[in-house]
Amino acid sequence: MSTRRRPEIASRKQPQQARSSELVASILQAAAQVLAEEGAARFTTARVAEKAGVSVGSIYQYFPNKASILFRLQIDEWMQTTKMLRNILEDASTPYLERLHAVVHAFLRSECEEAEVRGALNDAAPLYRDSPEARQARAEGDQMVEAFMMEALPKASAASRKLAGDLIFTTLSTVGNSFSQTRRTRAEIKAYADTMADMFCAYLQALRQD
Amino acid sequence: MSTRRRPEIASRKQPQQARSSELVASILQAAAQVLAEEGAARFTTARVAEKAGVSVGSIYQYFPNKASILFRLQIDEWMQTTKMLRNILEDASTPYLERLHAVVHAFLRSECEEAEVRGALNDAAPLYRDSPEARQARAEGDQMVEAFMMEALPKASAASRKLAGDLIFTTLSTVGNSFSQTRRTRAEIKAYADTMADMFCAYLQALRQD
DNA sequence: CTTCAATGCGATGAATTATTCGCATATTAG
DNA sequence: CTAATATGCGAATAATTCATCGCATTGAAG
Repeated sequence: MSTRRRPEIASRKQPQQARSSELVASILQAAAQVLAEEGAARFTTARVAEKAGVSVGSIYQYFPNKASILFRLQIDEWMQTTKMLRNILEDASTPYLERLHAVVHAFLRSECEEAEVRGALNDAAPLYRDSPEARQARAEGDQMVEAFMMEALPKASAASRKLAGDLIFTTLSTVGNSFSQTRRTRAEIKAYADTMADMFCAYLQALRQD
Repeated sequence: MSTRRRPEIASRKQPQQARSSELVASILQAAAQVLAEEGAARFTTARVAEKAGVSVGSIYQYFPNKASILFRLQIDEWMQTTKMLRNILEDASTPYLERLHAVVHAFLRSECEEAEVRGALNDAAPLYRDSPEARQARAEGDQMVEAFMMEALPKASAASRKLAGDLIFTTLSTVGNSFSQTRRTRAEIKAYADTMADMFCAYLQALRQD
């Protein structure tokens, strides 16, 4: 919608020696700091280099462009979050409504904990969101959702199950993000998560009765 | 979170002669076109001026900076949308669940109709979102929601009513936006709106039974 | 008609930025 | 030890952008 030029986002080369691995790590760490402290608009290669204590040139040894740094940060966040949600969702020993409840709580908590970086990553999204890598990452999440919905609504048609799953997890993601844009107390997070979980549960139960 | 510098956003001066009113109108129209066709990242004063057939200098006669143009577009959209939703929500002659259903449909439809501009405005949000004017515009929406929720959940506590209202309308807004970022057919819009309305209705009915 | 303010113009300044490239240094292999 | 390769550097480049200012034009008032 917004970014016309498709930026190359794949990693330029792999670090081979120990020092270069550390370099990449320090770049990523500095990038997250710059993003959180200065915001997406002031996220520049120069500032990242300075905070990391390396030169701009070094950044371009391992990242083909600025967007790829942001993309890497986003992917790391996604992988971490996906892993956490998967652990909860796939635990067959607890009832599915309870798992859904737990997922909502865990997601909102984690979203609020890293609100600064995530908010800024969101602002920077136009720089990487259309890349094929990003699409694929989202597709993997969909698969997890489908598995859960299969359990929650076994009798529903495939189409309506997909719609319901889409809606629930899009809501979790977008509303969670919007929620975390304001500073929140523990109690607020809990109250909002309860509310959201209630809505999802009411919805799933209503669907089961048709 | 993201933008550190608070841009001045208020209008610079009011057009007094007829030609200057037309000028402002043509700037805004051109701005919407540039935004839709080129995206937020390529939204520049120069491009707006060219598309409007005026000079950059003229733009700065009536807009103190770039952000104020975007902000004006956003405000116009908000006012239009708010008005539409208010008309539906305040129609006391139809049951509240039906009104909610209608609101969801109307919102998703309008969101998809102007997806290009709205998507780009979203990408540009960091430029204007923290302004006091934007805050106030959001506050007015909240009031409308409160009135509706008062009718839907008259017996609930003020706190839980506020939470539920927040959740429902934040969901409508953020999920609607996310939904419109992909090109949609009429049928898809209808199906998704039905799904979302069902979720809201199931939730409200569940809350009524406590 | 004359005068003056409002309007409109667009070249220009000032600042910022992403990315490259030639060179210096460090590491490893043989 | 020596050669070859990997790594790191940062000044320089090229591009883009916002916003201003002095000057020209237009409209209105007297």
